Amino acid sequence: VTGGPTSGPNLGPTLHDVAKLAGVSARTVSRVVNDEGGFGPEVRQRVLQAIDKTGYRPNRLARALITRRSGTVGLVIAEMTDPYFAEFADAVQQAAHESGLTMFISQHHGDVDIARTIFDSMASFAVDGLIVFSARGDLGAVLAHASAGIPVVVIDQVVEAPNVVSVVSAIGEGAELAVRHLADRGRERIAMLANSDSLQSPLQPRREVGYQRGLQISGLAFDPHLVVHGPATIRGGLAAAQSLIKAGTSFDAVFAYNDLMAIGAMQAFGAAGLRVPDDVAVVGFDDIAMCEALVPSLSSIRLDRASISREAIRLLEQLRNGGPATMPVQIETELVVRSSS
Amino acid sequence: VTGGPTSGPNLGPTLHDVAKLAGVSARTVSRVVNDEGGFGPEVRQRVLQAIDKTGYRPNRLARALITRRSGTVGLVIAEMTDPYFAEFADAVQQAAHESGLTMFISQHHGDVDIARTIFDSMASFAVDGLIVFSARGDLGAVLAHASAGIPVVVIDQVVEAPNVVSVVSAIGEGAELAVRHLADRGRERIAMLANSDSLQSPLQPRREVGYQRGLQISGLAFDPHLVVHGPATIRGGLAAAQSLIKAGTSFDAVFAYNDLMAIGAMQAFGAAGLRVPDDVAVVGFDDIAMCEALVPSLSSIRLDRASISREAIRLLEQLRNGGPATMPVQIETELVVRSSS
DNA sequence: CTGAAAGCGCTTACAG
DNA sequence: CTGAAAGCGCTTACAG
Repeated sequence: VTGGPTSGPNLGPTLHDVAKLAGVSARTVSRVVNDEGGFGPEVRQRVLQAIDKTGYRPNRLARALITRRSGTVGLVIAEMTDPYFAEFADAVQQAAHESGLTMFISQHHGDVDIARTIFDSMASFAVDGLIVFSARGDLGAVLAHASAGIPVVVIDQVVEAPNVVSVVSAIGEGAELAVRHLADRGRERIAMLANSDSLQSPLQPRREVGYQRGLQISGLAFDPHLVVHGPATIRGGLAAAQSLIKAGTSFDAVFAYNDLMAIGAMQAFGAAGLRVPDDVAVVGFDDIAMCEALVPSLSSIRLDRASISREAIRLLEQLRNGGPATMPVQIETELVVRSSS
Repeated sequence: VTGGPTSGPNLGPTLHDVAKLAGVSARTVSRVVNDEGGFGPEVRQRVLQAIDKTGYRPNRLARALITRRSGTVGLVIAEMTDPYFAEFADAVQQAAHESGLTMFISQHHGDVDIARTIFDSMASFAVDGLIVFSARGDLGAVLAHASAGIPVVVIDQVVEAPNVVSVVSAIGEGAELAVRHLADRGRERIAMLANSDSLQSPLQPRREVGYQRGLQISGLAFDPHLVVHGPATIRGGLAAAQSLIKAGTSFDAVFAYNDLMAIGAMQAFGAAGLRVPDDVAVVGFDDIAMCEALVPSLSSIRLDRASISREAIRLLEQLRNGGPATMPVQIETELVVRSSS
């Protein structure tokens, strides 16, 4: 099977081994493998048999070196253990698969400096494109230098740099939807569990803005005492809700930065003897899978992860083919009402 | 900067561009980049400056083609949205990073046929090794053909195939620990929420075996009515716990197949007015991060994901260097007692 | 419809 | 301590 002059010690048969066995040139095998046409049906048959017999598998590294397309896309998220990112990674993987791309994954933990290292590494592997989730700090400056030549799609952060396009969800609108829904249900003292990270972020806190707009439209007054901050985790939501209870400010509903905080808050309410939704209605954000499985199930703002991911892949291909760097693409959000409100 | 005869249209500067700028041969630049020694300090300086000026980044594809080491490892899990796998992927990523490896990730959804396709794809990318999580069906037969030449470490399933080594957690012992702990707490009617998938699996249900052994050691009788099956999810655990309540069989503790089922069960108990741990003690399995954040916090059997991952990477390197295919490596589990028991 | 040559960007034996 | 040649496995212009 092997042993030909060009067959490696370990990596199995090469194009030449197949060619020799089929009695054709390497060029012809290449044509059959890539289905380029320009060969007869029985030549095709002979080559296919030889491929089968040798167990030949094309070396994509070698191919990528010439074609300058590796067929890979790098995904850079903050934390893969966060359900929000895990479900996004799943959607991106799906979208990549649909386009015949294989996915590298890496975590920047929200840190732009780690992101820079990851970009370098991904560039070394000649990924065809990068899908990057927002991080604290100036991602634009990093991307301008680090990604040199590689198309990049940034999710949920607008970044101005060559070869970079953004895809953002209508987050402010989603927050507004949540608050108006709670007001429609007759709630008048709607608290917000905000992300303490966004206090230090240069980015605009879109959920807070949407929250205030929702109150305003519903004719409710904004009370700063009803906004408490905490880390965007279950524990953070639990602590934030506890501090809200402790403060003694009356409230009959809570809109949380994300579902994890909402889940933490529901735990705090349960422990404090507050019933959801009777005493407190709760709406989360992101609509992670767990929302459906909770008792009571959690109302949330749905991000269209599938659309965002497909759009990201599409834009990557477009950039790579020299297409224009379009304006930021906006994806709609949707209110999903469940038992918690 | 570019424009040299060997510099590509898009992919930036090459070794030759750096060499030309530094006034040395490509060979010398390669030596400096890989820190092989055999060059003077001021030559080094000149090369480093040229690298900086051109923004040169080595093309790892080209390097991999020659060295037959791509510096990548493929991780194949069932579902990245399952916290169990997400936390494992995180640990593997960490371990890979420590060894200078970059991680591909893919999901087989428990299906051996999908796994086969993934193996083919990963092999085409010349990954240095594969870390694969257990799946229904004969993984061994698939691996024997599909991975040809690539070292494989299988997690939590013993597979007999050339170039394949297994790393398994002491799952049976963990289950036994959980049950003995509940018995030590004075519980006498300990139910088990089992995974309905394992009913069709050819693999031995290690948790069930450990459960029975734990009962026996504690002097408790095994009652088949106390074992209920369901999918290994929150919803599955919720439904299983509900059916347990509905059946009317008395029970004062529950050991769950995994933490997700335990979380579902706790929801069911809460909705049914049963207090945890007063009326029902609950112990999960895997010790996912969420256990700590719940109210009450969930006792669980801890899998040492960091050790398992590091061991997997170590074995991969060993196999690759022609080391022997060792016996399955066993990693200990640990009982973590929290408020739920 | 098919083949011999050149080369993607790098490293690996070899000379000097 | 340094350089010119060969080649990893494949594809891309070119001839026939």
